[in-house]
Amino acid sequence: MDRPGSEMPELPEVETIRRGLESTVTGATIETVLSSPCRVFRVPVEDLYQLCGQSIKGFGRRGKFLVLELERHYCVFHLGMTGQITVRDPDVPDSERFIRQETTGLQRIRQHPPDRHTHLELHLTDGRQILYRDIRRFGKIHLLECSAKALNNFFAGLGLEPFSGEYRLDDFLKRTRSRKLCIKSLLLDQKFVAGVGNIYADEALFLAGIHPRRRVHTLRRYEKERLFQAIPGVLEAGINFGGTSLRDYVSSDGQSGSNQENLQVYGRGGQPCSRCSTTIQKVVVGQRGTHFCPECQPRSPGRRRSSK
DNA sequence: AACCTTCCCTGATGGC
DNA sequence: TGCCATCAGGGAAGGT
Repeated sequence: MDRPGSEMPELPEVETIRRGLESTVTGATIETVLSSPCRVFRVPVEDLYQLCGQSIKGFGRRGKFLVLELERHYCVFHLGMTGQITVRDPDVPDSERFIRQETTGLQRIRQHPPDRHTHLELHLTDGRQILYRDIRRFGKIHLLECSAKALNNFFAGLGLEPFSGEYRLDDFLKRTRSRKLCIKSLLLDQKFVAGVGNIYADEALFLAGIHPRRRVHTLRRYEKERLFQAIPGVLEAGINFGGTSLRDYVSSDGQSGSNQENLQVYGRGGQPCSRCSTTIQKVVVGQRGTHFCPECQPRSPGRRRSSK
């Protein structure tokens, strides 16, 4: 039976965190910064002390990157595999409790005090704290000067942004040209479409009825169109369910999402497909665990579906 | 240019 | 009980 691995924060999880932070700490002012020497910091640690005294203008997102917008800087976070950003409120009791669920694994619930995996603490003048915690330290924190040019430059190599005006079919198709790798691998490439990771790549391929090992140049145009539609579809569902929590992901108030209950193939190897009851398979594609239904996602071009 | 492999890192897990 | 090998994987870096 397939056992879900530790999931990475993908676009829906980062967007859920962004919305939570925006609604709770926008307008607050950073008073002090505490950090431990750690490879997640992509700036000299002493530069982070420049954040002191700056107020929080808001929070942005590009792909899987979260942008803390300050008066004079952009602080850009990538959560890697196990990054968590939570707000700790002194008026709310801490929880040290862990819960273990069959489908969701180990999760920390509600707010918690800093521990040995907490690498950055932003203490606000109102007494609250923004905590960055990252067990495996695959995350990254960058500091940029507060200008549109610096931000555009930083994100210059990133692919199409789902839900934005730049997410257009003609550009999507152009980016698939002369590519011979597996479609699953292309979906994980952030230079193609930004924000898609292992979970939502598998889900989008299932929704589009495309086998993950299909080579990009063998895809029919109607299959690419279905994939173009499926990507924002599964991402939107993920956002609506508050993200997917399999192990480490929590939103900014420390809560789990519920999209894991909504997943059709990811983490469901050995279980029957919801559409046709065929057993979901788990294989490795491009060094990544990959889940699919062999009936709904055939190796040769799928039959064109009627639009309704 | 495109593609592939290796590496980073910790905690959960299973075998003995 | 505990020790050790194995696995998970986003993205940077290096090789072909």
